[in-house]
Amino acid sequence: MRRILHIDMDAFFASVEQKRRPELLGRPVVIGGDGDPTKRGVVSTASYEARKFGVHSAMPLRTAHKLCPYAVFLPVDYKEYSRMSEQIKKLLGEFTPTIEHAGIDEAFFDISQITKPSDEIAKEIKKRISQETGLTCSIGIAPNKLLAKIASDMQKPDGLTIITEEDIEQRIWPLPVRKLRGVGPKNSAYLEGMGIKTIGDLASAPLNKLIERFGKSYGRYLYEASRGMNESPIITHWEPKSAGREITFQKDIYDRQLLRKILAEVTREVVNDIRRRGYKGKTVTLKVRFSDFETHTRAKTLYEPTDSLEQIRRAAFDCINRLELKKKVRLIGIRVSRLEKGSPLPSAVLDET
DNA sequence: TCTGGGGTCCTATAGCCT
DNA sequence: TCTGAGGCTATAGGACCC
Repeated sequence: MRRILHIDMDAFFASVEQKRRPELLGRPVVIGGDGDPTKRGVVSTASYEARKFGVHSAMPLRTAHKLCPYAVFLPVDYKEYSRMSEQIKKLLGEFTPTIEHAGIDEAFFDISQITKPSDEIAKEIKKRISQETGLTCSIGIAPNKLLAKIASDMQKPDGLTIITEEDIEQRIWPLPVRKLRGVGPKNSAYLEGMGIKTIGDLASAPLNKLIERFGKSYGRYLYEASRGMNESPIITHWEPKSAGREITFQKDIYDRQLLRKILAEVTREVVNDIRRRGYKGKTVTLKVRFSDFETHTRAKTLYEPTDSLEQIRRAAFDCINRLELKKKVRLIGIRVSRLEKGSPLPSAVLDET
């Protein structure tokens, strides 16, 4: 039986800010956008003090500001959080090399080979993280990634939850389906329409019915996940599949010339990014979101992978020419996919052509 | 008056080829 | 030559995750 541990840093961005600015301790802190709650942007992380007011991730900053006007609003400082994340992950690497970095503030790892009780391992990790960073985390331990992730979420902050196969009926089945990874707002609403509210309800749905409603792949996933079955491996290394940039404007834009100018700029940023990381891409996808949130994409696949600004920009303009820009635009973005490893270029060459 | 930005993965459809 | 079935690829859109 595998033993998988999932670790999730508590209110990570907000905690890092409170750590480096102790005067923020105990105060509601909201991290998001450029830190100005009167501008467009959403909440990345809210401190537990702010959550009491109903502020949560993905909420528009303006809404958070209304709910909690006296909160401290701060911009996202990815550099600092990444630095802290690296430090924590390096520390975790001392326990086992089999680590999956699942985002900036969480990780999975396989502790099957460590000959110590699960709770001892978890307590040791918590202690080390606290000593070295002053931050707290929540840990879940279970026979697979799916359950470990659910477990880490069951007690927060500074929690430790261990789930075994025997616990599934008692502790997992009463939870709302939304707690399953891959079940978001759309699918949970649809499931509710089928009379399925909890994971236990889902577990009593026949496989053929789920496949009929959700397709082969997702239907089977739901069937197995509701029973706590999940064999996903720990992925220690992966290559990026695409790279892109998108910008939401502070005010929607109608001026086509201006849009083209911005498109050229974001394309340059994306090309610089893939070059710096040593990739070439084959498919260029343009994304345009209109003021009514209607979103369209246009893609162009090139004959061979490239990192040439000239070629990628031409593809991007080819795409925008195929879209009818009859409404104001709120977002424009460009993504290069089907990446292949080329050779990294020295930064001096980055801005050429 | 709202609804980010970085991604991944899945599905449907259409065109092309055998 | 006609008709279909399948496979493959490109494209467009959408759900979801952190």
